[in-house]
Parts: sequence; structure tokens; C-alpha cells
Amino acid sequence: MDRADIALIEALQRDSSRSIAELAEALALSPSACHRRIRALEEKGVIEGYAARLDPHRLGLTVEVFVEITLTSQSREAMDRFERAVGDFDDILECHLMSGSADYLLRVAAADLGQYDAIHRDCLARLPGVSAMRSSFSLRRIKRFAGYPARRA
Amino acid sequence: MDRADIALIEALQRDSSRSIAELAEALALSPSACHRRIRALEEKGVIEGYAARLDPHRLGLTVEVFVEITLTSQSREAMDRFERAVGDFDDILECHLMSGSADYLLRVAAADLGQYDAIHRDCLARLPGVSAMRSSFSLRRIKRFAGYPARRA
DNA sequence: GTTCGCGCGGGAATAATTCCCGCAGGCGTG
DNA sequence: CACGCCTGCGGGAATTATTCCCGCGCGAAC
Repeated sequence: MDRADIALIEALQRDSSRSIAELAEALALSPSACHRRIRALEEKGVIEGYAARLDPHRLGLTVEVFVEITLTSQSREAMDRFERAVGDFDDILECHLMSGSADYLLRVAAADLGQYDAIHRDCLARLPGVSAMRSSFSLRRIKRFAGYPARRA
Repeated sequence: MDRADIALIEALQRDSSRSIAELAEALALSPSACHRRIRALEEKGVIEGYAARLDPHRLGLTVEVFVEITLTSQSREAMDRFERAVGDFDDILECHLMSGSADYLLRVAAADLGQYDAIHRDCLARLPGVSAMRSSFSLRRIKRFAGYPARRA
């Protein structure tokens, strides 16, 4: 993981559709060396895969919500059950086990408030062992998550 | 945006490295039709781009933090200044203007608690107009954000 | 009813790119 | 020095993207 790998990773996080020849030129590397490095990063698991980045607004998703969840019990069983249930719902985009006051943080997207209400009823309210739930709405996305900083690695 | 477009979008969000021929077969479409649809989605802006998905652990990033920020003033100027400053720091991966008790929600990643402390000092503490800041640590990622649900569009 | 235009899909040809191989050279380390 | 490691170069095969052309179905206009 030297300077070139880091530059490569940052370039690929920003745009993975460029050709190897282009990337190589930007990094002042030969195409074959560039290709070898990408392969190595993929095999080491640093690069997990490639994905299209979508514009949620053009998908009709105007509402993005962070939901803090507190469970009634922090027993291993209760948490396992909760986490399994989270996996079953596609509307829950992301879930973290948290330190601090709340137990879990969820991220949910919806077309509008009406649909969020439906998700709330059909999905969030069905999660097992929940004692409290607090939704915070994102009014505007100031900065988008576009990958991790690679410079210190 | 018919059934095929939605399936295409979901497939590309999961893995954009598959060849068009493969995608076409999965969608029961010809490669040329599949290619045309992808191009159209790119041109419409539904697909913003393509990115490599990295494993933060293999990058040495073991700490992920959500930071709630409250400003001293909700004036337009204070918010503008804050938002510009957020854009200047690469360690702030994501930022949302929120409804509810806190004003902003930030996402930050760091190698360890020591580095988070450094980011806290050098970056978060320098954000202008902040009255309160509350960090919540992600102990474990239960479910990863892998794109938006496309089915209702 | 016919005819035109239009959108969309299929198939094949073409161009570009990736992928994989071997080889020689530079460079630091034991 | 010898060795391992990485780089650059080149070639060649396989895969893939991109384009072109044709045909079908459908609706509108006359």
C-alpha cells in the first residue's frame, strides 16, 4: 500500500469507469503496472466490488431518515433477533450498533412522507424488541458519502 | 422507467462490473437493448457514475462515528459558513442538514480512537458557529448501505 | 383501411479494452 | 553478490463495448 495504491484507490472510489490506460496516465504508471495493482487490491479484498452510484432524487426518493432505536433488552438474544429482522427489510438501507444513548441507528429512504409512514408501519414497527424509536429527517444533503479517505493506510 | 430499468438499476447498484452480455441474459434482454438502457439511464442522470466499493477495515479504518451538531445560530449566514467549512474537510465523509433537535449530522471515519481525537481537534473543533457536538460511535455495522431501493420509481 | 412515423428490440460487424503471458532492467536488502 | 520485488514493454488472445442496420408493433392522420 504505497503512494500509488492510495492514489489508485481514491481515483477508483471517485470514478471506476475510466479505462486502465487513462488511470495509468493519471498516476504516471504503465497500464500493465496499473492493471496489476488493481488486481492485487481486488484480491486482497481492499476493493470489495464496483457499484453504480444513483441519484436518489431521480429515483423519486425525496425523503431520507435516520432512525435511532432503543431496545427493551440488550440481551444477546434480543439483539440477534433484531439484527436478523433488520436484514429482512429492504427499506432499511443501513444499520449500525451504536454506543451512547440509543442502541441502533438506521437509515431509511422513501419517496415521500406518506411512503415513510407506510414503511414505519410495515417495517419499522415490526422490528422485535423495540422500546423507543426516534426519527430524524434529513432536510438536505450537504455532502455525500463518496467512499473512505485512503491517504492514511 | 419500466420493470427492466428497475431490475437493471438494482443489478448495477449491487455489481457494476458484470458485462453487458451477462446483465442482458439476467434480464432476458438482448445485449444491445441492455446497453441502450444503461446509456439512457446515465444520460438521464439516474446513474451518476460508477465507484469502487472499499472495505474500510482493510484500509485500516476501524472507527466510524456519527456526530450531531448544534449551531449557535440558525441564521442563513451561520449555516452557509458551516456548510462551506464542512466541504473543506476530507475527513467529514457525509453531512446532512437535519430536522429535530440537532442541526447537522456528520459521518466521520478514523483509523482508531487516537486518530478520531486528532480529527476532532483539527477538523470538527474548527467548524464555525458550533454550540454543541455529540459523537456516537458505531460499534458494529449490521447492514451496509449498498444503494437505494429502486422498485418504486 | 392504409400509410407514415416512431420507439424499441434483435442480430451481426467493428472497434476498443481487458487480461495474461514472458522478458529485461533497476533497486534495495540480507 | 545474489536474491526478491516491482516496473515497463510488448505481444497476442479473449472478452467486451459500441455501432449500424433491419424488423416489428403501435398509434395518429388522412
